[in-house]
Amino acid sequence: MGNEELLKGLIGKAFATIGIEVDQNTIVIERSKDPVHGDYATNAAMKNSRLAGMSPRALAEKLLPLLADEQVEKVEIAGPGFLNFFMKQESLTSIIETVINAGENYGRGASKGKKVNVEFVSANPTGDLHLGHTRIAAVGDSIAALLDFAGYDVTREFYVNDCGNQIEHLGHSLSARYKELFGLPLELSDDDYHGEDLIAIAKSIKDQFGDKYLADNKESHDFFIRYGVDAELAKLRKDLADFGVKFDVFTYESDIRKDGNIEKTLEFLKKDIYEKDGAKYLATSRYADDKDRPIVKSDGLYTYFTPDICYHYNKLDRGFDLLIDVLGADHHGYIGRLKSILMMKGYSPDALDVELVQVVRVYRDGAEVKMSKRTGKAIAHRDLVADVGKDAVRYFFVERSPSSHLDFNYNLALERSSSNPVYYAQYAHARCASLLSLGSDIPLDLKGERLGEEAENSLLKHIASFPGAIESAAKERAPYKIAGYIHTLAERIHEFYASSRIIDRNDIPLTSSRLALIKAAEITMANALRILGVSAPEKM
RNA sequence: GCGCCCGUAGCUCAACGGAUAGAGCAUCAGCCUUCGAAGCUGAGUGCUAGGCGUUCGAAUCGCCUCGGGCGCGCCA
Repeated sequence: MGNEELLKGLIGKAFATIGIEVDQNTIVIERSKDPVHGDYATNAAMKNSRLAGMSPRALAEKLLPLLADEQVEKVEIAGPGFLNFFMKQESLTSIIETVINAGENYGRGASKGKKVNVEFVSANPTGDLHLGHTRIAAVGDSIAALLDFAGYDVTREFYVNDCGNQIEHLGHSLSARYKELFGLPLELSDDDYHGEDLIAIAKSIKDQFGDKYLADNKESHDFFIRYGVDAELAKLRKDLADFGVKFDVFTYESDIRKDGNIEKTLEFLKKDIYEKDGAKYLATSRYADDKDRPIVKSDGLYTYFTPDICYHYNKLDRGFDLLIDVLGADHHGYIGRLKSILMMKGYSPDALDVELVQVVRVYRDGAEVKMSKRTGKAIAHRDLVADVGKDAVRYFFVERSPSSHLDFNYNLALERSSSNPVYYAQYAHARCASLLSLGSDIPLDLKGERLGEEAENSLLKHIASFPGAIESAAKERAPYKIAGYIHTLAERIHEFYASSRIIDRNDIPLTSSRLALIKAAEITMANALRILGVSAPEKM
């Protein structure tokens, strides 16, 4: 049991003793920023003063004598009614053994017994990823990793839009490029894809199949679509894999549409469907939307939304307790209708969580960069990752709350100094590894018996707060909080390093204690970086 | 017009309703004969857009005003 749980229990019992019912989950323990305020503090006396019918300080006075524990050195009342806890040294150092024994599982939450589906990126397989996708990929993968680490059973999913107009254009463009290889004139309409990447794909078709698909018939038509989607999707998967993002499941829209699924779904929804002007509308405004949405156009075709209904039902039918969609912020108008269809199926609207990710702007040499110099088009995901490296992009793209705009500083990301937070954190890890290697002949003192200086305790407390940081970041689906945690951890490691000599051959017991602390810090840093998909190097 | 997000230091952003509102960038001044200076220490900047409420206590919650971004299609 960590100190924070211990104190919660203690406070809960103290309230019970003086006859006040307080839900233990509402008791908040925070780590004091200023050592004058002890190691931990709670505002419980202030929060419950009205319930108790006395002033915050008076309530604190009553609780104070009930808060004795062998782990607690002393408790003080301060300010408007804070209770400040000063812990015994052993209660702080005991975290070292916990961390080292748990290793890469330190911070992992107990199984929640809940299945979560995180769907993200789902880029159309018609071209390359752009920076909006990059941020969604970084955020989505980190949310998935965070929830996994917090104890959820997580599935990462990519929805492949392999139907519709843009896919027809892809097939047609690929066919045109293929014909071009046989000396026929290139016939591309304005809506077709003019990118030259299709030429390479066309070549591979020619090499494999010769002139088999030159005739304009259904077989050729279907072939080019199929082949094009597969080839484009393979490129997307490669780019994402290079970015450290792997999906567990790819679901194809064409499969969702099979076997009359859409018709069955519309039948299921018929009480909320009505006709207007020859089109069919779904009455989402009866649930959580501000207006009704067309699902069948007057020409008989489905709108984009219609297969999406089936797709979300498909996810629910697979037994997920929670669906998370990570979408671009311009999709916020979409949330209401999605929650509505969940409600129509009898689910809580909270069974779907839509995380919106704002756009990215790239700055270089102080000016915004809109286009890639090389291609003249929007900067591609692949180029950015190649230029500044996976680690920097992954870190910077989740560093801020996804709901706020992100300004990506090209120059900063390339910098190898403390001003670059990625290097700052990775360097802290490498420093730990280096120290442990230098002192590899010295046994670690898991009890940390010689520790107690301010920089040591400050680091110990931050390490001990890691499981709590995971839990709350997971609850908020906020990987950017892990970035914040990492930064502080790096800071505490560097401060510790600077404040005392870790390896002292003249005092082996002290060195043993300090190296054990360094080991615990290294483990914690690696575990935190892993959630963001950033590597934890031994050497740099 | 309606809806969503937002307004905090010169810039980019933090801050479960809590103590003196914090980080990074940029600026300035120190610290390497010793474990990695890719580091550390110190300096300064704020009517938290504005107003009125709610309460022990508000950047945070509610209402209003102002200012920005986005969405509001028988597009996807």
